[in-house]
Amino acid sequence: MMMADDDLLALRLRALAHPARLAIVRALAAADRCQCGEIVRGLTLAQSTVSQHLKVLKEAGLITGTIEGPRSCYCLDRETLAVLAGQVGGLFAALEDGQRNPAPRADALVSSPSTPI
Amino acid sequence: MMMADDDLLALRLRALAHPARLAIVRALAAADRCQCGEIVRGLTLAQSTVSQHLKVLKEAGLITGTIEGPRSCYCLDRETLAVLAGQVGGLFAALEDGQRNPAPRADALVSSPSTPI
DNA sequence: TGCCTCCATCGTCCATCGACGATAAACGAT
DNA sequence: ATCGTTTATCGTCGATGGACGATGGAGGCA
Repeated sequence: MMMADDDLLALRLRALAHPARLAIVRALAAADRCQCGEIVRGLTLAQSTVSQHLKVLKEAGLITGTIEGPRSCYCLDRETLAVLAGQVGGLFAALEDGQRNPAPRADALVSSPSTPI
Repeated sequence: MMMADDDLLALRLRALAHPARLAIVRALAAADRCQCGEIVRGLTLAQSTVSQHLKVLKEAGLITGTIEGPRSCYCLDRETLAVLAGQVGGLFAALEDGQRNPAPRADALVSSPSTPI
């Protein structure tokens, strides 16, 4: 498959980047228990739509799903979410080797009066 | 505008959820200096495309842009990114009041033999 | 066996995204 | 005043996303 790091990161961020999927993740975080039907009843969305959102989250590795008899149970993959949070945090802390938090290059900002866009 | 919290969070996540925009953010994190032209030369994308990506990041509040004479300079909004990272982290730590990291509800998982989907 | 519930998948429709080239606007330099 | 450079915006096009209803399969129960 050859998926670049940033492609995977982008995939996971995109999976989170929808209000309905955020609601699903929050529900799973609060309950740690799953039950697809409960999620559907909590969301005012069609069952098929919720199922698709769950699929997106599952394919991104953010949740796991198990079949339990007649119903499906979903759980957060807290470890993947923790890694994701760390990656987002690493975006602005940056420069993992060498100095961290480099001082702003003042010389880049003094040449002419600058106005906010 | 009445933007719900999750809508704003989703907007910011969606802004990050693209390899090109991740590359832009990384470049800004590494250099702390901006120059639209440099970003364009680093990306193998058309200048208009990069400009659109910068616009998305700016509208999400993840970067700031200033006009400096004939050119534009972009910088990371590290504070917003930090808040974002915290929000992602809060998704799996959840339950901000009451106990944190609740024990898994074992009873939800023992009713029948479960198989991974 | 037959029904009912639960859920995943399919097909469709409309909206948005991502890419590009072309154009316009702002500015410095000649 | 004009030209070249730099960047933002517009218009377009194909691809993808998100919503839905309909369908189908798996499993529990009468």
